[in-house]
Amino acid sequence: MKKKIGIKRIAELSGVSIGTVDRVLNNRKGVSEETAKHIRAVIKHTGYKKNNVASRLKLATNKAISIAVLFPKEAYLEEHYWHLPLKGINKAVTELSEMGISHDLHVFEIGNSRSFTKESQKILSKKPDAIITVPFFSSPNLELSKKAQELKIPIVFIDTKKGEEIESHYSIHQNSFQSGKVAARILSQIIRDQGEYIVLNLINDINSQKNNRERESGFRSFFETEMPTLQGAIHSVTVDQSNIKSLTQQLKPFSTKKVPLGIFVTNSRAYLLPEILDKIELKNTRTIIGYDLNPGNIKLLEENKIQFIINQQPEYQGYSAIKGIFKLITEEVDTDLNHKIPIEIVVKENLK
Amino acid sequence: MKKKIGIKRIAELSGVSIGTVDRVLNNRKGVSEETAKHIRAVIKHTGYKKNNVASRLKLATNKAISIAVLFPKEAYLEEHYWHLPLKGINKAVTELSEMGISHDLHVFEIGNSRSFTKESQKILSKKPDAIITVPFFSSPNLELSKKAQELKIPIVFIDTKKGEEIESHYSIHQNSFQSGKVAARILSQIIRDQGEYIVLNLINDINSQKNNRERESGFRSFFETEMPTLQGAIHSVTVDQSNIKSLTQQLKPFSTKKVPLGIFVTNSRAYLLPEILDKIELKNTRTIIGYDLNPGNIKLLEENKIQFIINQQPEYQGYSAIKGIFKLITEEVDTDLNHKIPIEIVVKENLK
DNA sequence: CTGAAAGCGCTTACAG
DNA sequence: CTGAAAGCGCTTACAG
Repeated sequence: MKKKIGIKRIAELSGVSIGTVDRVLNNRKGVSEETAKHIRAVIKHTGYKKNNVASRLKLATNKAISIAVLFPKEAYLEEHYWHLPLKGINKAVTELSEMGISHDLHVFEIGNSRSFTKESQKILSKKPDAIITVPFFSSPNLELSKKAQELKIPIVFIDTKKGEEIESHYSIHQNSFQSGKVAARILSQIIRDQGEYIVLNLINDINSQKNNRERESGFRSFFETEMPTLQGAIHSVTVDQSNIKSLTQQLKPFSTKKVPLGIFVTNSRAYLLPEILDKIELKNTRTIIGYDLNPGNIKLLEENKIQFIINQQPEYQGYSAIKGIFKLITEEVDTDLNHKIPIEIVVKENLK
Repeated sequence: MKKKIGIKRIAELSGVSIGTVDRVLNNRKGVSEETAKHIRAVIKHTGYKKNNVASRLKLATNKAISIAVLFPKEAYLEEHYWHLPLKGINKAVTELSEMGISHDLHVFEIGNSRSFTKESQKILSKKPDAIITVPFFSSPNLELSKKAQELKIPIVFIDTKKGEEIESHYSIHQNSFQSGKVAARILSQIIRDQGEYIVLNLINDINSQKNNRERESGFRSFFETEMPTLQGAIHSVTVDQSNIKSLTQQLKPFSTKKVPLGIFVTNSRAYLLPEILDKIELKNTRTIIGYDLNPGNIKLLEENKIQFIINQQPEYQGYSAIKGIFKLITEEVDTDLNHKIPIEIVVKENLK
């Protein structure tokens, strides 16, 4: 292995001081275009690559990379879904702490878009090096994106796809449509043409509905292409999740049919279902597949009352966001920031 | 955030030079027990933690961590399974290259234990900082483990569990028994008590049989506890994988039964099956679950001829081994090196 | 516009 | 057994 060339060697080869080389490398002003061009040529020719460890050693003390995180306030609660991406963020920050990185958490209320806007402004006024948030509110969100862009602050949205098409932001989430296809694949193996399928949309707020719909489209798309004859057997039920009565009523008819039932719950509330099914004495053989490893779903998975969960790996999403931002800032490479999270299938036996 | 205390501050507080602090921190000799004790007390009291970035900056140039990898020679072949852990290793080494780490690959022939021994010796004579290999041959393996231990070289086995119980080695693999249970969970959802189950052990060499057996035990254990009445419906077929004739003969009887068939292939050769089943005109509804995303299995997954694959994430195994070794050497923490790989369930729709 | 020097926190000879 | 100085590769004032 030949000796690694550093900034010193570049300076020698270019006939300038290392200070000047540094200026060119970091696009600082105060170098004549002529020398700059020459130095760039040398850098290119030698294939020089900055040593980030050395670079961060100096910067870690003076200029740690600061990342603002804007999450629902539930992130504070141990057992809550929003705590998980935060956990991943903490893990990545810890791993990179010696390289100089820090974050601070700002929270908003899920039902209150103004709390989001207010915290957004606080964050922007601090001019962090990057922002991680979730795309809950469409217009306050757009606002934040725009301002971040003006200030040249990279912004990463995790968990779900942003509704609006804005450029120059990053996004880490699972492909909802594709995850619906995975659910369909699994249920179709089990139910085949022997029973009925229910797509259950348990809605609560406006924001998540888009996600639900995409999951349902994916689910239906699977049957269209892979088992077109079964389309008549797929029923959609959309109910407010607090309206147990209506849900009960809509499910009742299936219990008289006595056919196997495959139920796809398009959000994280699958754990609401078994109790209701028992109450209406629906005795059909049933397979339930839902999303997210929240305590309710985990419990029912362990009790064999839910059979499959699709996991979005929220912890990994937070982790990836930090790692990706660090790479973006230190190496100017953003490949890790537009990143589809694998669709993980969980049964009782591979729950960790 | 209060100012981070470094070696300099420890030196001040202890009334010694930083050189002496360094000696204590790195357990180098040449410090009187008295001062050492005092310095250790100060270190403990202040909660000082070494800055690895600074440490590696110095060491990266002089003393890169050297890791010897001993793999089957198939690791060179792009499409082969053994290439995957190597890919993960390369990825991790690249990520850590600035911190000073390098590896070199040694290969052996799968059918030839002497080639393994020969390369082991070469590796040991170079005194690498760590070794990564696979536990294929029991006695040459034991030999290597022992010698590495004598030389205080950490050794990490990936892919399968070591047969022998040796202490002071590390192991990164999937829990075979548990993965069998996952396979059983999936097939049992599909076949229920309506059909028959076949556990197919396609054996080739002696080494892998242990793994197969554990997978089968896990599979059977699931039925014992979760669906005890079905145990009569589980059949084991063990055939040399090159003996297609015998395999054909043993499967033939199932085609006359006309019941749904759930087939669990305990190794990576599930791709051999569909063609044979077609040949003997086995028309039963069938579900096949096997291991590993090799090109054959991927192709048949895409063609709907295999339904489920359990992935051992070989790339991630290699990646984890390097990251874990780095952490062990730089931070003296080995938590990442005895590490169970998640049991990943793959269908056509979540193939990446 | 450019250079020389000090410094990031740790490690390594070298001197005593 | 202990200390003072140089150095890892890059960055930052400061001086010119």
